[in-house]
Amino acid sequence: MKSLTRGQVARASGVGAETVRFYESEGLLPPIPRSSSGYRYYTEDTVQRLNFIRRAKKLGFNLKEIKELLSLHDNPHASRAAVKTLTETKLTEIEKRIVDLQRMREVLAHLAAECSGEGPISGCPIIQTLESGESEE
Amino acid sequence: MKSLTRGQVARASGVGAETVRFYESEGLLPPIPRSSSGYRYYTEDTVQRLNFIRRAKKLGFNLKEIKELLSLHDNPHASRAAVKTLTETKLTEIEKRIVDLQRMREVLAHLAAECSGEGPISGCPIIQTLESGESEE
DNA sequence: CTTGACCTTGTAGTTAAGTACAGGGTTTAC
DNA sequence: GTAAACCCTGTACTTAACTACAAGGTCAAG
Repeated sequence: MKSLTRGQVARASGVGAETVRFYESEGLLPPIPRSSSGYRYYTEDTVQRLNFIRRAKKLGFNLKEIKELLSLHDNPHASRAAVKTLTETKLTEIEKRIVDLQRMREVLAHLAAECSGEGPISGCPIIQTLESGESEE
Repeated sequence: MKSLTRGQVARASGVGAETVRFYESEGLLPPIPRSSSGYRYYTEDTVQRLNFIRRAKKLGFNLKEIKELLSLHDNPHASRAAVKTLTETKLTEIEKRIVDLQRMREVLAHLAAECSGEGPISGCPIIQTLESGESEE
């Protein structure tokens, strides 16, 4: 099987070469075989694993969660339910973040609409709202 | 005018006492008058300013941006337009974050729906997607 | 006049996910 | 046979916004 250096797996999977080492130190990669001079020799498997990590990151999983996903992936006795639970938990979290941001968006849009953008700072409705907290709960 | 200690302004505005000192070091608070023994003596103005900061944070502004808002607030010659611009920029940024999160939500919801949650890990559609990146651009 | 709560300063640690060296060894291409 | 490009390790730095000391000084209550 063709073996790859760290820089090569990095390029092949679109992550930084130092990041590969970082992931290894965080336990996201299994021990990598070494040459007699200490060089790590990766296989295509690591490229796949780095792609897995990259895709999971894009879905909002953090490295701790990705580590869990990977260990489920690696364990043939793991249950599909565990994967589904992680996914649903992340979904719920993302939805909460969306709600929070939507709340901010509404207030910001309201403020931007309220402010003419003309005239001096005194009387600016945005500043006034920040000063006195109209919509405070 | 009644003067307040650091702990008192902190409690009155709902931020931590150390945070008050941190904000001062970051330039979000003006120089605070001191007693002869070195104690800072705050006034109600600082409570207002801390509330301003807290409210701006709730709208998604970071401290650097809040510092800009405060310096506009403090400058009688500042223009309302500058405040509006900061607000609109933040609005745009929040909207982008919402879009990004919505994309994640859609994929996660799709994956969660696709996975029965039953059976072994092999063949789990969530894991398979992470492995092979169905929806990669 | 003592005790305890508070204040002062400076500094260091926290979290997340990298990123950037320095100082050395190895491999590859010419 | 040498120079460039790469790899090794360990460590420190990065960003944001705090948070947590430690060692000492002060203030208010009783």
